[in-house]
Amino acid sequence: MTNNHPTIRDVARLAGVSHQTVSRVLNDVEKVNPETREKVEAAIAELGYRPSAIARSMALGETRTLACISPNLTDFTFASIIEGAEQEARNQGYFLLSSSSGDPDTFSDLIDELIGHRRVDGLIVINPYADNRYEFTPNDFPVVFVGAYSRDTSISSVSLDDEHVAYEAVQHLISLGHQQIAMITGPLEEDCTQDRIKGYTRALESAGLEIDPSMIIEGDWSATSGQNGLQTLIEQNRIPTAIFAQNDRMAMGVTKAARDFKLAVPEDLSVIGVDDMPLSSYFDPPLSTMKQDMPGIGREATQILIDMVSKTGRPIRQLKISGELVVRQSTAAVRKE
Amino acid sequence: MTNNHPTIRDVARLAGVSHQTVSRVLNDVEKVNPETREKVEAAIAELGYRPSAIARSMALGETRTLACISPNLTDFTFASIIEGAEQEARNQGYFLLSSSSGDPDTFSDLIDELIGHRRVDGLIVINPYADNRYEFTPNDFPVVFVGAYSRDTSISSVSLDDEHVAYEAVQHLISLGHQQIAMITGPLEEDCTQDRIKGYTRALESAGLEIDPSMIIEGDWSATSGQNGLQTLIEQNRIPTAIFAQNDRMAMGVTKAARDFKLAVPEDLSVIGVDDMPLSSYFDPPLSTMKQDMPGIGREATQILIDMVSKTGRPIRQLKISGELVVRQSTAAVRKE
DNA sequence: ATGAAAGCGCTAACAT
DNA sequence: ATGTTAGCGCTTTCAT
Repeated sequence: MTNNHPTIRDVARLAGVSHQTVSRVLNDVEKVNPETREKVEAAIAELGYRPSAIARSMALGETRTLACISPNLTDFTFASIIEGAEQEARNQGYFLLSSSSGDPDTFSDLIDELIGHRRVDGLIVINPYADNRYEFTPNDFPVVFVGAYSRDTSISSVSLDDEHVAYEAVQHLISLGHQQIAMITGPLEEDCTQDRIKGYTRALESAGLEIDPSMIIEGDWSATSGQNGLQTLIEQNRIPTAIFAQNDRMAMGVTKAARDFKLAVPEDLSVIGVDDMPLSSYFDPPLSTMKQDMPGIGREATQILIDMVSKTGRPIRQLKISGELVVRQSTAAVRKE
Repeated sequence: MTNNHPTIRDVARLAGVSHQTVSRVLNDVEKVNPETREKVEAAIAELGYRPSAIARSMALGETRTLACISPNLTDFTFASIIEGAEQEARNQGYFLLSSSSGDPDTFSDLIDELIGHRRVDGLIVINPYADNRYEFTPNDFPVVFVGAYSRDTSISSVSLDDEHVAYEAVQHLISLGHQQIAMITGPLEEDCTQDRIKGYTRALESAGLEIDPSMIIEGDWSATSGQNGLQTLIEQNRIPTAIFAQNDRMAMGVTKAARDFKLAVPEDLSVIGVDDMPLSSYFDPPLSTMKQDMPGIGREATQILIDMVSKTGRPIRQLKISGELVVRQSTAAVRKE
């Protein structure tokens, strides 16, 4: 980079004022004589002057940049959160640096680069409990967790109300008359998975249905794991009339397995997921699901983070967002036999 | 942010050396006495000192940050490019700031914020020809275009070899005996769309088949537009035996429309797309497609950009990446009547 | 091999 | 209302 950008002093010289006056015009704080302002603005325009963000950061001690660390950038759920966060950040005059970190090692490297070297003012961590990465977040620095709420109330977080979402999904199946309702979960070590299991359990219990542990199959959020899940159930000869998959991808895998085993969806098997992925409605059959407002979650998280960064009080907030039932054609009333 | 981080001078004081010596140790450039180095390193460890990236940027005149502007962050294709770019950037000691810009206005705002205010050293623009945003990129600044190659050879770019990819997709259909091959395109004003049309045309021509303009329907990359596309063809009673959709989403829309109209895929209609989206193989039927290495494209673009940023020569490069045919079950030999 | 001085481009504090 | 001085935390000369 050639470095012949005009500086604030170049502007000052051309306008015949001190560089400080230029700074005042730029930040239009403190009164400045209208005539002087005009001269300065003319000089700015003539030189095409733009203040250096770096120098500003240097003087102010803030970078006006936030970071978001996500397990990856391509998962639609994560990408939607990031997109919402990025929009909100920019609306508030911040930039968002998003990085993916597959494992705890690169995560702690990132923390060092971003926070240790003071490259950003605040941090959003998506899916903090997928591994033990939450242990690596510094606690004297503004951080918001997204995707699972923290049991530790000293940490800000925004998450889906996982228990409630699962409850509603299962409730939907129950209302259709289903009594054998299986579930494909996410990885059992994730809080999100556990909360959805709670919602499932609560829904069954409040309908007076028994919980059959063999109807609960662990998956890993991937379509393949959903496919394997149904296969496992079938091999064990435990065929439910409905399946609650803890996300849409696994629901799609379940549907594929059902096709392979000549089980008709929804006639033989109702399937419901969580997320409302973009192509859910193009699936065969179009997938019933619990829609979540991921960009909204990203925006909320950013809002809270900026509050923490700018206000000295560091207001800790924990937000839970609700989902919304979307009934398509993958769920139907149980067939009376 | 409380600002009581130790500085290079704190370290110097504790180690009993000048702050300059500390700087030397940090950048281990120039010889420094092993004993002194040890003292300094001890002081660094004791204070938990980490150099400020901002101050470093200030002194060096470079931010070690790149930006990537994309129409959105959630589209799998874009997200994959960004993820590849982010990884490559970090491998090379850079950070990547990714922003979405739906329209040319926010695009030029972004350019001003990022480049005008010198927040980044280089820029990647995804899908520069979707609207006229490429007009807003400064030409005295390192930029790489991704997603469509520039006709202007003074601009670096990395893109899919769109013509070749389309050629191969259509060639696959032809090799299955199809002669009525329709196409659902992207927006006609995008170069990428035009190049794929060229590939389609060339494939048909080299097989001695006629081009029927009414078999070419404009879409907008969305699944819905694919669905509408087939519907239009059917309403006009121009039913092809195969369809080349210029991306997977539209191919999925086509498949849905086919279902609605009781056309069996692939028995009545073969469908092929481009991209190989994650769920393509879970679709019913699993979708044949042209797989593209999007993260690879992102990495290449970043590599070229970093070369431009660091080397003074600004080596302009234009790269075209090939796709790979993935045959699943949505394409089959034409039914002899 | 190490130190001292100057400067990167801004803002804040204190003059006037 | 405007100018002067100092300083943010580094690196790059230039001395020693």
